[in-house]
Amino acid sequence: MTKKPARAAIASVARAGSHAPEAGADAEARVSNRAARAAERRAAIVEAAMDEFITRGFAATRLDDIAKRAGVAKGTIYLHFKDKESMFEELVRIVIVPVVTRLTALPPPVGSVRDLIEAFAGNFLKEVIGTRRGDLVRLIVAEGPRFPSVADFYYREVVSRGIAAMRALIELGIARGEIREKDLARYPQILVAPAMIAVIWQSLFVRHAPLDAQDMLRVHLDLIFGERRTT
Amino acid sequence: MTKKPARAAIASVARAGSHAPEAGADAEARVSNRAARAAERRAAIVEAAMDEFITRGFAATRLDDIAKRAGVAKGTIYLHFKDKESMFEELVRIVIVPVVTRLTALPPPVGSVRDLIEAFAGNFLKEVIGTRRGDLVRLIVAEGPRFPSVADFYYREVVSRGIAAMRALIELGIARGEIREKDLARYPQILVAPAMIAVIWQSLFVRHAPLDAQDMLRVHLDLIFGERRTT
Amino acid sequence: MTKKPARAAIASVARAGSHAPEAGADAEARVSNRAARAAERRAAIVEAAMDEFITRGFAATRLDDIAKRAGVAKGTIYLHFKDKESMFEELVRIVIVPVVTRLTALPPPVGSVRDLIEAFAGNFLKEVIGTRRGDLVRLIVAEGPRFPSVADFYYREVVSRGIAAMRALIELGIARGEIREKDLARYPQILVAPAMIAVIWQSLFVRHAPLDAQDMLRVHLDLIFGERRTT
Amino acid sequence: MTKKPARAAIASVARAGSHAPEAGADAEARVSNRAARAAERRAAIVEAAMDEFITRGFAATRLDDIAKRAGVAKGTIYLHFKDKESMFEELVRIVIVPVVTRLTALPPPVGSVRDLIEAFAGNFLKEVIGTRRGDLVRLIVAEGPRFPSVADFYYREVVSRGIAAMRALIELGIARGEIREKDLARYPQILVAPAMIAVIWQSLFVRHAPLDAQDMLRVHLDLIFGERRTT
DNA sequence: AATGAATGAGCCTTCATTCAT
DNA sequence: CATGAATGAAGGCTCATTCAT
Repeated sequence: MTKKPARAAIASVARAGSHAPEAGADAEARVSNRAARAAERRAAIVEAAMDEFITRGFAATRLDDIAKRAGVAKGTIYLHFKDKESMFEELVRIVIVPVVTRLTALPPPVGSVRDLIEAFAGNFLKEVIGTRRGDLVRLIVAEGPRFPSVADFYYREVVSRGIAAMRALIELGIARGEIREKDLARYPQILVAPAMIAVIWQSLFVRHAPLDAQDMLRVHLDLIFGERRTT
Repeated sequence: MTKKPARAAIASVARAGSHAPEAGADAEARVSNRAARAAERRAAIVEAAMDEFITRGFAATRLDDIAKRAGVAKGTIYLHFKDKESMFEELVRIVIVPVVTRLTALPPPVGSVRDLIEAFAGNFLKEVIGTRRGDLVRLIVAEGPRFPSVADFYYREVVSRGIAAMRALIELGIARGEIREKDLARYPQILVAPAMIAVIWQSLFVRHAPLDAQDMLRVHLDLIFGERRTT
Repeated sequence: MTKKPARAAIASVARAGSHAPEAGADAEARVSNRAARAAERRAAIVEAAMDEFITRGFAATRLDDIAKRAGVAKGTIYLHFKDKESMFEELVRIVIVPVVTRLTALPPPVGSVRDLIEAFAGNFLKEVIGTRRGDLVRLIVAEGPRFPSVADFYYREVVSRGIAAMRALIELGIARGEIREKDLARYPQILVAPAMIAVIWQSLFVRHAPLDAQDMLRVHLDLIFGERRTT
Repeated sequence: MTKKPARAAIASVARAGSHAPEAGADAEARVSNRAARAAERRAAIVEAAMDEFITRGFAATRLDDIAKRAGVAKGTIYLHFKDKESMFEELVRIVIVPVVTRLTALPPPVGSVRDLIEAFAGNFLKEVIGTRRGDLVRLIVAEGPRFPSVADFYYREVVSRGIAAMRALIELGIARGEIREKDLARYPQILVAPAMIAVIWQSLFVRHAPLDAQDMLRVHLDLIFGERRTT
């Protein structure tokens, strides 16, 4: 299973918010032990819930299954989340925040704009397309209309930031003469569109026709930057 | 509401299969009356179900609500559909088939490839983006993984055909020298991607930021065909 | 199918109660035609309903299935019977009455009592055990508690008469010295018990162990009359 | 009502399978308390279901009514039984098994065969005829054809064993010269038939004519063993 | 804190009954 | 008379939520 690392990662995030009492060493140890276990449990629930929601959608997911998968009792879920709906809403936040955090801590912008964007695309390819995170995108597309708060959050934290970042890069590319099409800066969505399509394609149509996302993205960048001279 | 035309269209489709007896005018009237009423009811159910499924997703949709919205009793639904699942599956077919039929009956390919594609895009803009049909696309993306038969159908009837048609156009464009990027023929998805993004954007993010889909598509075509000299 | 004769027989019974108008020959023919067809329909319904009730029991039988089996529309049933319950009640009457009638028109009591009873048993063997009529007995046992009127009717028309007839025969046998056990006259049920057991056995346990009802009944009569000297 | 003892008996059976931890008295008390409560609930459901099924038959019985009668919520039933059908099937097992167990633990075969059989009959009279257990027999006769597994179970556990036991007794009786009719060993059903008839009679016709089952069985045994000299 | 048995509202589906044609 | 589409009450089953232990 590839779950352990992910779980651990999330657990560390969950733990981040916990308090660190300064009492006696014993008490402290006990407490932090408890807190640690609670955090682990919470992380396990988050992990399990994510998997279930992605697989079945919000409405068709049973708390029973989440509990079983997380290895906790059903009641335990209610110690961490108010109810199913708010669990879903928090979940999306919990899973997305670290992703955004990592992406925000970008490598310093060295090299050509195309290099930057290719680095980006490579990351996206590896970390999103065809992974559980890609399914999360599809989940948000699926449930967004029924969970405005989720759509809001996703727009605010991911979409608007991503669009802004892409726009900045495009403008830089235009300024540097790498990109000819000036209007592209008005629609960074065009830059991102094939990547999104790749995400959706992997979820729905791999069975019918596999898609070489990496190659497709390369072609798309050729379109924008002009064909690359093979170095 | 945009319902009236859709409903009428569907009703006429449903009616298409009915027989037109040549017996006495009375009998004919009676029969066609009944058949017509049945078709109307069926159309109303299809209409209502579509709305509910789009609004709430499959699992969260109640047959009770569909019945209420369609103005029929709950039991009536079961005169037309075996159960909720097959209703959903048939629904997608029922709504998509006429669209495909219409698109297949294409205008004769005159003019430049760009003109053709712009005509296409214009149609898509008017008939899909921001309409209930666009929501249907989102619904399929959302429920596809849980309804393989729906995903299969959609891939077979819409996606694969659309990809093939786009590829043919792209190849024509390359042959005619309208399109420079030769690799584009391998990924017609790139041509379509911004349109799909527009569909999803309208469903999820219009509230946050409106998107001028028409203009965006124009920019995208500029990218592919080179900037249009303003005539 | 062995249904046709039974159906015809019942139909004639059903017809018995119909009125014979004396109007013009034409009208009369038309009317009696109609009446005949109505009677046929009714008979078909009775036949079909019996089969279904026997197979599935009262509650699990669907009027839809009865109608289909009888070759009529569901609504037609309501032209002949008030509702499902009274249909069931009437049905039992309709099917049982001719049986009782036939049995009442007994052959003249000639020969030994044992001969008489053996004739009886032979009849029962042929006409009840392992036949649909046997299943009807099981049906009455099954539904009796929920249909007191059916149990009442069955007791009055079949059980009490049968018991009385058996008692008369037993008393005759005692008087003639064929039967030694005088107390048997107080419990004619003992005489009938193995035959009833055979009926039930055929319905429930033939699969597990076949039962030679004829031989068993012979042994039982040997018990009552003493072993028969093989003539 | 005769429910209390039966309920208690069943509860004790259900409890039999529970573990008796040797840990702290507290924990033990708690656990056994819970287990006991669960067993009680289960017993109450069994009890209530039995009553309802006997009164209304399988199809006409509502789980709602069972729940109400058992004093539990509808959902609770599903903690103990998979669904209505398997509840019915298990029920028959649950109620019959202890009876069979008790009967299998027979009194040592002392005295004449007639005495043995009379003891048997006495038991049957007291414990089956006219009791809820008798009604259960009628229920099995009624629903057997629709529940082959029930009929199978009943044949295997009760009928075939009973027949075998009776046959052994009859053969003993023949060997000892108590029974004259040698063929009886081939049809132990004859020995049992009046008892079964008494069971059914009590369910259906007591209202119309009471039946002194004990006296009838005595007469039947006189028939088989010869009249008893009054001691 | 953690558990999981118990609850009961809610939903899909069936089917007896009605009634316009 | 006959039909069968339409109805809607009723019932089996699920599952989010609660709470005693």
